[in-house]
Amino acid sequence: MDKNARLDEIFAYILNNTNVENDMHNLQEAHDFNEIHNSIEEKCNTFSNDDQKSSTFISENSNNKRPSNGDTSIGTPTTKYSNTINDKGQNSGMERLTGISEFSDPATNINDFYHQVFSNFSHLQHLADRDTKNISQGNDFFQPLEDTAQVNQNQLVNSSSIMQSKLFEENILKELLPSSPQATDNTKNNSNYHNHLTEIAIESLKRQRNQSKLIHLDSVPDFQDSKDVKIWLQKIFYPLGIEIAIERSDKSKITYKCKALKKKDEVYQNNHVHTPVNEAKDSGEMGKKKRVKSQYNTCPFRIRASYKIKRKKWEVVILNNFHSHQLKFNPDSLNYKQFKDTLREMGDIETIKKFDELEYKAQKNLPVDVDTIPCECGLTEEVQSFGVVIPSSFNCQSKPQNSSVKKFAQKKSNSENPKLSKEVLTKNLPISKVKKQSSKSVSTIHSNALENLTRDSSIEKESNNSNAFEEWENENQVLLSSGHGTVESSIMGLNSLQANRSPEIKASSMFDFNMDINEVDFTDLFLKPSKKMDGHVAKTSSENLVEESISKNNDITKDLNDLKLFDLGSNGHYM
Amino acid sequence: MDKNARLDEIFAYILNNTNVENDMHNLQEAHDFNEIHNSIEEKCNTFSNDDQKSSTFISENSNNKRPSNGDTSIGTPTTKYSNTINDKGQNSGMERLTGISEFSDPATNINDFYHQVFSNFSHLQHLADRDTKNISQGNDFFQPLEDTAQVNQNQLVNSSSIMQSKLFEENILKELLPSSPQATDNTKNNSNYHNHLTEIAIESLKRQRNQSKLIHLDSVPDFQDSKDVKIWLQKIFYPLGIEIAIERSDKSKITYKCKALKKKDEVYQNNHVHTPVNEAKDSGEMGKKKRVKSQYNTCPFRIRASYKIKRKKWEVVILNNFHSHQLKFNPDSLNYKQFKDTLREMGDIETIKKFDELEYKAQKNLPVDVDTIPCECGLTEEVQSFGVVIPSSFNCQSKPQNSSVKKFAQKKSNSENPKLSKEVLTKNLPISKVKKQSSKSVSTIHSNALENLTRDSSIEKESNNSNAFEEWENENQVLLSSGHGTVESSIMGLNSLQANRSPEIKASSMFDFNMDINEVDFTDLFLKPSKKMDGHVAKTSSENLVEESISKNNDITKDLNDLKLFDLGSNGHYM
DNA sequence: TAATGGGTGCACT
DNA sequence: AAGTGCACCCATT
Ligand SMILES: [Zn+2]
Ligand SMILES: [Zn+2]
Repeated sequence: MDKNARLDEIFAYILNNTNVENDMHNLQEAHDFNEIHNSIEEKCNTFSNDDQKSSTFISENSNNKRPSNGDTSIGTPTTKYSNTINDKGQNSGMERLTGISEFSDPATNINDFYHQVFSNFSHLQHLADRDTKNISQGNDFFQPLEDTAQVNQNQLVNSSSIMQSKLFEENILKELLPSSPQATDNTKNNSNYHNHLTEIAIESLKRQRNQSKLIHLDSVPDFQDSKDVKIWLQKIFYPLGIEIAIERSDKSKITYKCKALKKKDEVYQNNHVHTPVNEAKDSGEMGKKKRVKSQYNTCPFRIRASYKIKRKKWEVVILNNFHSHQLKFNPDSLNYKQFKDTLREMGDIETIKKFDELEYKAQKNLPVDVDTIPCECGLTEEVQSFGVVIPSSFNCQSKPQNSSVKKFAQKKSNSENPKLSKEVLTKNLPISKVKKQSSKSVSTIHSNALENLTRDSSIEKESNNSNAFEEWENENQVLLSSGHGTVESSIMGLNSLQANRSPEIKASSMFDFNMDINEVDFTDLFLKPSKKMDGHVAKTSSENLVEESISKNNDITKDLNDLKLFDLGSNGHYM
Repeated sequence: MDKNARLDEIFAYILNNTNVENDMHNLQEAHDFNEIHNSIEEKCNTFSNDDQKSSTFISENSNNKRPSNGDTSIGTPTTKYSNTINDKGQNSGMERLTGISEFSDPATNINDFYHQVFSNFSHLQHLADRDTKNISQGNDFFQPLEDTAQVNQNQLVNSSSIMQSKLFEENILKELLPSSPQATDNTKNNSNYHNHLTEIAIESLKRQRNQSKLIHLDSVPDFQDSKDVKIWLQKIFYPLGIEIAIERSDKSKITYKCKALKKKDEVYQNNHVHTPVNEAKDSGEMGKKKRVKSQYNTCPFRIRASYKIKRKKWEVVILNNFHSHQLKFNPDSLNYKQFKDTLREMGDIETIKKFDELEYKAQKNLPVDVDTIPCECGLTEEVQSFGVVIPSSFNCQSKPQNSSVKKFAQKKSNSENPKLSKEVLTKNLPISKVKKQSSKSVSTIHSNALENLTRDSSIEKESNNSNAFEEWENENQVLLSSGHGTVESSIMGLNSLQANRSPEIKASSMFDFNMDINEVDFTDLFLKPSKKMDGHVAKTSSENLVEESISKNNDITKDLNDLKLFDLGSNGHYM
């Protein structure tokens, strides 16, 4: 449609004006492998000594199977259903997750693995090539392409080589740990890995609030059990003041939502509750009725996790990254207590410490970086933390209350739009030159380094709330000072490995093949003003496009209209 | 209020013009105890020999506890949750159900029990007195009163001494089997008992269709496990063409509903699906949202089972005994297959046979006594089996679709209405004289004999559909001819035992103490025209009141207005 | 677990 | 009609 045509234009422009190779070279020069090896090994040894449970998990698991990379779920019933489900799940659908590891050596642990990997570079290279060849792994055809594409996407937007090193390290790790037969299980070290990815995700989400479109979470660890997905998400969303609950789950698909507020939580409900009017016009086909829900259970926020057989990985997508209520970290919540118990059973001391600090802050009424998220109705409402007013005309059209959840990308619109733009994006656009981008400042660099969100259109926005960000940075600093810094800094060096992959693969796909072009929109470009720049819109590069569209100026709709990226009317998310 | 005042009037009149004692005497003369004893014993021996499974269940159960009277749930997972739940339920709330049986003799079985009871009349008398004194059983204070009250209620309405014998027998059995320490467990014989009550309930429900008010199911067996409630209800409702599903469950409360229709079942959906209009005005307090429901899941039919601590029994109430869809017995349903598997595991051959016959009929497209139940909207629709047209103006006011289910009696209105009428009913009205009532015909007598429904106002309506009833009778005959007749006929004699109870207790309470007076209404008196009588309304006796209000005349609302029992407008069932 | 959306059984809180 | 957390489903493409 019009929208896609515009996107094609934009992407074409971006691709012709960027160059990724310079960054690659920089990364290679920045680190050497001995450094990486030593620091990681040290980190692993540190953790494997301070808790007995990890070895317990090893022995229990290694008898039957090698969990690819997920937390083990033994003895960690997340919910009351978990035992039941484990019995079934592992006999039916979840077998596939563990079946690939039948050949692993039960005696090896994560430390041995690290030794193997980092003391022998050629071995690592072999592992990387394994995916590249994609012969032995039947379904992996697109995996390396996608990984590279995601890297490039982030690179385009965040323009920081240090960030790139982070991302590369993640991609390498993700490839090595979950799928390779040499990988072994070690709860402790898996926790470290998971926690690392967790913090990356948190950082990204914090800077992507109030998005009305899909946000793909990259750097999702591999999970042994589908319940571990929730634990991981809890690690991410509890610190953001969001308590998640499963809305629907499957062997291969889980949908999370905000846990329903109780009546006593009424304080946190946004004031301007919509009076339900004309509920009938909810859906085109009538006859649908709604399950009974309380007025406190209207939040449109959703997380969708689905297991991708091709990648053998869980894909996590955030939908409607805004809330109809205030966000609050509540350490007294029963679910939170259970969550912490689970952490204890898993022996994830790192995360426990982190949440202890969070609890401390919450007790002291210190800010926990939780700000008010406006209702998706788009009616003018202050974002209290920043004093920013959301433009009433943009975020969404005023809509009936019962359609408070944005519809997922629809099949109909998919078929409407032929794959033209997708083809252009994925095949017809060689990315031989990606413009090297300059970093802004140290703190910004750090922020960008943690960037891991893949926007559907691979266009990233810089949402630089110094308030929230500095807070987050401080918090991170605390964590680092309590002994968690080494992993990040050392693993970071891994990105240079990525640079050794064949350039063809890097260039052949800038975009996630699983992405739906129809999910693309630029709505959020204008949702979150920042103090960085004021200015007119320029379409010269993704960098400029993103940064300049972020403006403290409240008259954002004007910029929007200038852009004319798509028809607002025909692309309403609400029906 | 006005309604209750009218009720008081009516009840007072009824009570003053009825006499229960004559019936009592008749019953006493009809049978002698040797007859009872011999036939029951014979019956029991017959069944305990033809299946090995029953003994298996005996041994398994008797080691730990004596199930009061419910089906054992060992190895009978009704749903996928059942195993999980059994583990929990029996450790927590459901302990209450089994705790009372700790002192039972594990060696005795149901046959021994029958021997004890019927070979020694004074012993039986003792058992009856135990409840009467209600000293040893802390919570049983009202139980004998209630039992007597229910008997009287039915007596008033059904006017058949043979029916009374049935009822008495049931009450006696219920007292003996579940609560007395001498009761023993025997799956086979418990099945017999359950099945007997099942058929009673089926019979009653068949004649009480299209009721817009609550229907109390009497003669509910005692259940060992809350899951057994569903099994029992399935025995009742599958033959009626209703597949039930749990809507919500608790330790002490379970709500069942019609299993949602699938899309392929669209044929059975009633045609005039309401177009949802103005869904907003659903409830007085707004802000409620409905869980997503398909258009095929709108049936208002509900069954509410709640465990009464006082009686140590499950109370079963049917709400909205009508459906928004056609009823059809579907032997291919997955749930039905599971149900039958459960029956097999329980060794309930009797029920299995019955359902085999049902399946046979269904295969042959023979009528299975399933008729179309009109939508509760009250719009004119044919009841296909009888060619009866439901008056459009009575059943309910036209209403928005999403309030398709009648609201339960509300607590608020409870407190509004002081207990005046209840006091009148339960204390101030001696029932020294209950009018002896004449029976109509043999077939009718049989029908009445199976009557076990307690209407909320203790006013029974004679709904005499000869079509449905004869069909049912024939079906019953088939069942009896396949070896199920003896229990009923022999146990019937037990009613004379009931007559030996102290008259004071019988007289002191005509009404169920657990009943909510606010649940009372007479709506259904006029819902089901019958061919029995045509005529004007008379208020001279309960008998006349009931019978004369049943009219084939479609102009029922006229009679209703003459009666002026309550304000139609202020007592709408739908909001 | 093809991908992806949604209904609903049913017990927990 | 407690509301809802969660999972077993089904439907469509
Ligand atoms: Zn929310
Ligand atoms: Zn129904």
